[in-house]
Amino acid sequence: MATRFSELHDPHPRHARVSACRACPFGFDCLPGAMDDADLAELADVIEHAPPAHAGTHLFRQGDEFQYIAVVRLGTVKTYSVDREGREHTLGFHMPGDMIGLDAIDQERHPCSAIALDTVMLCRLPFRAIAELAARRPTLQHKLFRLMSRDIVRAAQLSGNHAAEERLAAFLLGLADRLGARGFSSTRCQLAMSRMEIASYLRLAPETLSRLLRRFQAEGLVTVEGRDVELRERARLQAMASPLLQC
Amino acid sequence: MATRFSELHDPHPRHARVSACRACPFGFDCLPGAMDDADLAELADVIEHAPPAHAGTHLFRQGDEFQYIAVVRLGTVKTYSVDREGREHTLGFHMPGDMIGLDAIDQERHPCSAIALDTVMLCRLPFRAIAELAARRPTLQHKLFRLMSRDIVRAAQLSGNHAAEERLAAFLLGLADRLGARGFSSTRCQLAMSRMEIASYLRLAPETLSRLLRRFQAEGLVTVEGRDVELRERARLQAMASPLLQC
DNA sequence: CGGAAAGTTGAGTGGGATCAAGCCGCGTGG
DNA sequence: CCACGCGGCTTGATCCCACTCAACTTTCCG
Repeated sequence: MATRFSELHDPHPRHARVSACRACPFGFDCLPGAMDDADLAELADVIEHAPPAHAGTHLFRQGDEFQYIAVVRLGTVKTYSVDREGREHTLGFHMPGDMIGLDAIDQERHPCSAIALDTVMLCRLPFRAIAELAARRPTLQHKLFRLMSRDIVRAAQLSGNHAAEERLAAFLLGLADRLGARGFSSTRCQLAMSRMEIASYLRLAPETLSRLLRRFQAEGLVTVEGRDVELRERARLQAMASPLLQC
Repeated sequence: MATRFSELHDPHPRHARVSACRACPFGFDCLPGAMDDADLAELADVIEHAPPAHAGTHLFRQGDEFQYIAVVRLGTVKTYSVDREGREHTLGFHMPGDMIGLDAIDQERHPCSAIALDTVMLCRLPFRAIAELAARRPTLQHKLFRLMSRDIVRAAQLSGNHAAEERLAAFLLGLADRLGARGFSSTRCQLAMSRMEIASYLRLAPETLSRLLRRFQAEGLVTVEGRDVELRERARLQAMASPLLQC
């Protein structure tokens, strides 16, 4: 049976990696090897463990003062912004190991809101403390630079001019790969987000997404049943998504 | 007569700001006040001044090894990526003071190419040296974090689901504001980029862009003649672009 | 159960793409 | 000097993908 990835606990009970805090089964953003034990020991002093947030709870809101970088420990977080017309734009979905809030450094205010899609646990890293620590720890500083750099690339990829089916294929594969990197199945999962949220992320109307998914299923690319998704033909999906890659 | 912004020289001959190098009339990305003289003195030791590049010259190419962050000193640079279908996606236009290459930190390869749209002068900042310097200079480190954060926000704004006319209005205003911040006219300019490049940036067909510009002109919003653009009704343009703001 | 929200499906529309000429500025060479 | 060609840009005609509107079904929760 499909597993709702956001409800799973540590998939690596036996080979737990060194991580930012004992409760995090993953390193920051799943980048391996860039953080050493000494960094982690010092990080432990400034990390705050936020209480669990249940689905629908805001972790921060657009316009809030920026104080913390957050690392998802458990669950799935959606970031989104609301424009002046009141339309919501989904910016991303974040799973354990992902950092959120890096976009708030410049203005010292969050340019987007973050909401828990299911039960979410977070670490909060006070930015001042992290920056100060990064100055003393080159590996940590470099890690932060890399994470921010990565966010730039990701946002740029999303902003490209690609057909709906290309974006959907890339989304499904990206999701699966990220799950795979976290030790879950990279072919089957249960989505934490609604159709509307996916549609908004992909710049599609919900109806269009529904039809696209149906077509993908008819073509044997995926099996979709509600929020359960199974990738059946990775190769063909990759072929569809390829225009989006090598950006 | 309209002034081609990219061919202008220092617009602040009398009140030249402290800047990263004597030849740069602007600080990094025009962020004021975040760099002190001591930082600049140390920066001067690692900065390399690249020879002028004329229009059409590549400053780096997608896939190139990442070594330098570049700061535009003069002229206009376009960054773009080519996907596997061979389609070109314009990522941004960069003018004096702008930093390029921050997206290459993560993979240590440039995810995009950069090309001079006219005569371009660059500073190159060896990333290793800058990172090392940033560790000793909190204001520099913070500046780098802010610049990267800003790039994330910008890319995210571009990736939003907005109508063509909203994106065009935002583009024109953004361009004008950036020129204004650099001391040029914020109502009249001569574009350094072609229609095709603008269209690619805005995810439009060149034909659609042409028609849109024509419509804007018919409505009295702008005056367009070839590459000369004049903003005539800032307020209405802002109203059109507003859905895109407050992201 | 019942009501509301989410999701799907169908019909029709429209915004922007595509295809195809034509125009214009400009450099080149006869 | 003009003829020519080329590329950038515009304009027109047509097409199609994705949106909108509307109805229906399913799921979720109280």
